[in-house]
Amino acid sequence: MKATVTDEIRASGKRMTRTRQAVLAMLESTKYPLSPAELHARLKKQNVAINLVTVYRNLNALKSIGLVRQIKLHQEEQFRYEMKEGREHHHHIRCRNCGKIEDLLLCPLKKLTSMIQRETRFLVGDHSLEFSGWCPRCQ
Amino acid sequence: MKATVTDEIRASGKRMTRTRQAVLAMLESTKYPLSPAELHARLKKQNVAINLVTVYRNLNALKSIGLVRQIKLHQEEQFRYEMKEGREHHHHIRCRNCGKIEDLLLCPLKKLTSMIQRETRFLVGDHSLEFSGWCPRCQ
DNA sequence: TGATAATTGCAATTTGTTTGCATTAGCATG
DNA sequence: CATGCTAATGCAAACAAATTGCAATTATCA
Repeated sequence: MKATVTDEIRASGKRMTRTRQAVLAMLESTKYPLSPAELHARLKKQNVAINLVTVYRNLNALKSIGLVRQIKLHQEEQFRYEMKEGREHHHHIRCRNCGKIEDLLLCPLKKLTSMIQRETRFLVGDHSLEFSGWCPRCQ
Repeated sequence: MKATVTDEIRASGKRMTRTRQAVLAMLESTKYPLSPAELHARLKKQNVAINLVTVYRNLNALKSIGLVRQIKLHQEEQFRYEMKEGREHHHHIRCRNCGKIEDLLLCPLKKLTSMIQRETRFLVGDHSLEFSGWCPRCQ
């Protein structure tokens, strides 16, 4: 955990606790977005005792500071969370069979935004894009 | 309700009931994807007595036949449903303030699929794309 | 070091969705 | 048109994901 992350947390009036550090470390070391339950299970496997409710509260806190991004994948029932820090704008692809999730680093939509704003008169803030299909092992 | 829809339902071993007809009519007459609760409330307003559970079961049945599409919008907690029939492939934009949802008829992604397949080795089946921002009235 | 306010764990609640079961009602067939 | 099979329905209850209240704990800063 870099001092900068701790500073960001403190600057927002929040505190860096042992559990919060564990949640952050888990998010940083996982290369795909985690659901609260998954994150909780992985911490338990590392013998980090933490209540599931606390995982939820930490994820919400980190999201409100802007350190973490909350996403909902198509066809999934729960939210997932990933670190914002140091990650390029990206999207995801998910295997319909085994649920494997991978990042897609490309984004073809930047030029599209102004067109959509013109057509809909909405002010576009963000977009989410997700592909689904079958991963190499499940084909 | 066209005879063809009834036929499709019967062909799948299901039946066309009064409630199912009401659910279909509501989906057909609404120009944005409805959540089960919204659909139920709108039917109630038309004095159509139908249990919320029945709405769920009908939506699932219609989805399994392929008459209806289930989608989950980014940042929303519930599923939404829309008719597949007669609708072009499209995406959505949602107002972050009032929740208003509109269709986007364009899709810039058709040419992108083969590139993603090459890069990820996934077999791409579908994609979902959603924009969020502020609608004209909420800006 | 000590006070204050954020954080935690636990139990309970809320919201969205599904399931079990007895009753009702499509619809295919005679 | 009568009838039997089975899908569909309503109601209550069960589930799952996420949130909230409260008392106890603990990080932070003066």
